[in-house]
Amino acid sequence: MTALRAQAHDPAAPAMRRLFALNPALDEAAVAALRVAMTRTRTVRPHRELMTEGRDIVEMLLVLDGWAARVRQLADGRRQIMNFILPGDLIGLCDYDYPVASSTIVAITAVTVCAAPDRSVSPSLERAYAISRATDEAHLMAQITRLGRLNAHERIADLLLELLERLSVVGLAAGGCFQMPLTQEVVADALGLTSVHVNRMLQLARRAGELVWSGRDLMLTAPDELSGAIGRNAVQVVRAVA
Amino acid sequence: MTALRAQAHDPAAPAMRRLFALNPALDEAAVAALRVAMTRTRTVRPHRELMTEGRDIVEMLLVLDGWAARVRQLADGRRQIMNFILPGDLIGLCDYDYPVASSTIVAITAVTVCAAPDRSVSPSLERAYAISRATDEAHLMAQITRLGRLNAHERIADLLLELLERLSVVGLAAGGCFQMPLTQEVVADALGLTSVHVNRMLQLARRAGELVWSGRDLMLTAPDELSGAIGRNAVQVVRAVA
DNA sequence: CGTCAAATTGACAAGGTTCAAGGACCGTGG
DNA sequence: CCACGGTCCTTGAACCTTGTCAATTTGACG
Repeated sequence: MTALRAQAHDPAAPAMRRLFALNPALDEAAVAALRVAMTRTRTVRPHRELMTEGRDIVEMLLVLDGWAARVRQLADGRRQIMNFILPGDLIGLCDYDYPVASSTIVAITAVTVCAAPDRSVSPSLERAYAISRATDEAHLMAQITRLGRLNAHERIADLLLELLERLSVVGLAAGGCFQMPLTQEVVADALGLTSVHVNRMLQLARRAGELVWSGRDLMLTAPDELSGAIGRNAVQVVRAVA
Repeated sequence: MTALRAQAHDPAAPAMRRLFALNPALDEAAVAALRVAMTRTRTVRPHRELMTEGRDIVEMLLVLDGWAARVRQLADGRRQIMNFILPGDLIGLCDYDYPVASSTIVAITAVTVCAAPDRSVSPSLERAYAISRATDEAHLMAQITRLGRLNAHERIADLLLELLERLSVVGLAAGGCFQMPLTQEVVADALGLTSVHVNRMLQLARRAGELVWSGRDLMLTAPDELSGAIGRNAVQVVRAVA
């Protein structure tokens, strides 16, 4: 509890935490470059775009605070959210010249970002970035499995568990609780459902005692149990090295 | 037609074509390394795994011939195919040490692969690999949109159009036609549907004159029109450079 | 000709959507 | 302090797309 509160005062902590989680061997050069980068921040308001599909990717960003979503909009207005972007996540990571964004990224809450240090700063930073990419990709595949083969109840549980895990890594969740800025409609757009149905399934989940969600406060009462019940398996992309 | 036939005799042609499509500026060093690599091939039988979820990734492969699928299997037997892997595609591309596979790759037809030359061979090859990764990622996002927001008819059309486009790049499709090795059940596992429903929708598509599919021969009668009708937009990850 | 996997069909059930309306919450301005 | 407006949540009933189960047919191949 005190640990959580202490962190809340340093807006850069979650991002730093995630990078260390990606590569515990992050070296001095990397940390120094990150600290410098984090002194120049920019904040984007809700609904504004951080990156636009079809446009050139001009900079690589590190999210310090707030939630965003990677979105694709169909011609007739249907909308699909690919994944959520949380503090510590990188945006526009790519290793070639003249890249074009293959999706739009839109701020859900106010989002604070800074330019991400170039990978050339240190091999340890480069490794962190590479692992970040692999993790993102694994999350995309988790999303595909959710949409393709899980029913509504399982989709919701699986997504909430993923968010809990990711927020835990950066110190923004503890004891199954975190601040949830998503509306039911946004959840629906991520899960390929309607907001009406998300609402109904949330009622059921509440009555089943699986979660408590009032206002922005969300608590999963028994994450491990729920995880087992829906047969979830967490993302892992690196072998533990001796 | 003669071009197609000529290619059929060189099993390495599709892969080489795709790499040139990814980076037209592929240099001599890259081509030489590829040619050497392609002399040592390995063939995997249908249903065998080319890579296994949770296991270390030990080598990077280039597919020369055949189709494979990136698959995730749930505890209760449900199966989701993330995407299909076609000639010219790379498997196990990643830029850090001790990577672990986040999904299983299983051969659908007999699949011939060779070890992919190391990226250090040439910057132009490295760029081709990087663009290949970005393209793969874009395809994963296309798959998410399909599963989340398209109905059964649209999903099938969109997937077939994607396959047509990708096979066209490597010279394995022309005039809307290609060899289709997938069973309806495999298509269903990719599209989050049941094989029964895929079958029904295919009947409709046939009766609507959208496609002809008998045996392995598949033809989309009016790809551009179909593409427009379902509001499809193709994958693009690099800006055209002057 | 027999065998096996794949495709096809029908009847029925279920999960999710649609449409429409009402209620709760929250910040704003008078 | 209260009224107002907007956004989000909640609920019901009818409807529709897709799934399930089970049987039959087709086609490739030895």
